Amino acid sequence: MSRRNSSDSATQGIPEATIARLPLYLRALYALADRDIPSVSSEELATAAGVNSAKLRKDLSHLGSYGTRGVGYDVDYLIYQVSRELGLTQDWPVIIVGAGNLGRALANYGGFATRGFRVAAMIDSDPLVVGTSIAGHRVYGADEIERVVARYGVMIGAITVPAVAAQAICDRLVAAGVTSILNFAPVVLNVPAGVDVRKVDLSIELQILAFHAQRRSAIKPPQYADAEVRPLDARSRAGADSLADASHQPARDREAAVEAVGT
Amino acid sequence: MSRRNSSDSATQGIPEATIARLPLYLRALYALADRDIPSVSSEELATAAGVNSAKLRKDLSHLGSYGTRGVGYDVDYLIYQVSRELGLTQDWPVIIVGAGNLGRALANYGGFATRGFRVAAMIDSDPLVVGTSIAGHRVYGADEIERVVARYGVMIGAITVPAVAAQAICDRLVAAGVTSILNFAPVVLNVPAGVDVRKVDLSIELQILAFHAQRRSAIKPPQYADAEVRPLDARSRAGADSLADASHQPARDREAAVEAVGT
DNA sequence: GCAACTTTGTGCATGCGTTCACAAGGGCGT
DNA sequence: ACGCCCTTGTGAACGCATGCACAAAGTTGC
Repeated sequence: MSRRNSSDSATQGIPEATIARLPLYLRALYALADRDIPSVSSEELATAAGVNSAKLRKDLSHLGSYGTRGVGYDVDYLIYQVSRELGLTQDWPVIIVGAGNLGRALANYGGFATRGFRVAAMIDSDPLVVGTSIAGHRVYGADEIERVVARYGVMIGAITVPAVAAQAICDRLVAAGVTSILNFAPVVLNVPAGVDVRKVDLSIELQILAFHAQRRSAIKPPQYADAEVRPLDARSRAGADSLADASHQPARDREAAVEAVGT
Repeated sequence: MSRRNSSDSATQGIPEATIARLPLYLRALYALADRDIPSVSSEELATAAGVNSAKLRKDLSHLGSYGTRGVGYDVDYLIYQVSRELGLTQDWPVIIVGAGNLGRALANYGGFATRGFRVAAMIDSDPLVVGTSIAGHRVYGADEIERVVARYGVMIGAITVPAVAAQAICDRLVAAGVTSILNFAPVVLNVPAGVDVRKVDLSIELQILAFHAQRRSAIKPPQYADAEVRPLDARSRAGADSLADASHQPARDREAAVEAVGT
């Protein structure tokens, strides 16, 4: 389905796989800059980013020749070039729909506000949440989606609502003018051509892990056998978790520290 | 058990890309089962999962021949086969380290508890959170990681702590016997061979979206130019900040978030 | 100023993943 | 029972990504 129309090829031919790694490099570069390291070799940067050095060099070569042979890359200069390529030299206003735990995690995300993105507004349908502030951002009602998008010129929207509500929210975002959507709800969103959707599904990653774990324990009988692998109070778990997503968990968030949120 | 009709020893040879899509198919299949649809063609299932039908058939063919030509696939049977392949016919106890918003979102995740996974315990270092319950799960202190892992036979761990703390937590999980790690912290984790790490990074997906958005608007000048992007202040109306307020966050958190940014 | 050293940038081969197109196989109507 | 029709399963071609290995290019030391 992903036919590439000619207009795509008209733009610079940076492979998608490379684009997906640029943020990784950027993160590693910022870490180096924080430690006041002025220059870095492809080998070092590759290690810091968790990739192969040949791959790193090839990736960077798609942006241009920004290194110095015999020396390496200037950290600040490369940060600028990569940022520019990713379009992070401007601030992108983002609308977060769904002020549940996931939406809050996103709003609290450190790297969010500081480099390239700004929370334009948060949206939630729960009257108890609307009007409150989360991480310094006011929460608006769902009926204000269109107004917020128009007012701030929002092009990117994050959907962190329960699965059943996701498509409706998506439709409204698109109708309002949002052209890039980050979807956390476990459903396949239907969007018109020209709208870009990326999905993040926590359970999918978990299931992939389970597959490998199963394979590993099938081949090698677990030597954890010594430990009594007996659920201790199996009884506790009971009850009511149901819910399709974490979106509406208002009340008792003791919000302590933790913050992992951000991460 | 399982003589695994495995004349197709291909069990070993299932491509990684296929594994990554199986959870997608599973989700679509469950949706069909909920609607009491007994059978489905590759075309329909592919549409529901958001992929190409040829790809779907090739993927499924790696598990075996579970379809009926001229008819399609039996939904329940295929659910069983895919689940078995992913290792979801057993319950995997998972330890969640970091009870921030992200950890809570994970704990509350519907698909988590219902199909194949069980929260063995949540861990947090904040004394205010330890001892409380989140989504029915007791929160333990960080010093109990080893005990929890051994007692429940945990093999999968999710790390939702700030970036600075992630590697230390990872080391402890691995030392305790965890062999599969789902990392939400924006750092590259260093693990010994034999340990499987998958990462989920919210900001990376966002940056990829930004890249495409930038390209789009570079080609087509945005007509949102008219709207003045002037933030309306989000301070008023403080009213109920009963939850999730940034105001309660200890200084340590903010610091951590900033650090996370750096990396 | 020259030679030796270091590191980038890249041509090329290899392997993996996707897609096409069709033969194989099973159900259904007559 | 037979042949038509439908959908699966897969061989084969294609395209993309990865990694190797090396030439190009710049720096450092003498």
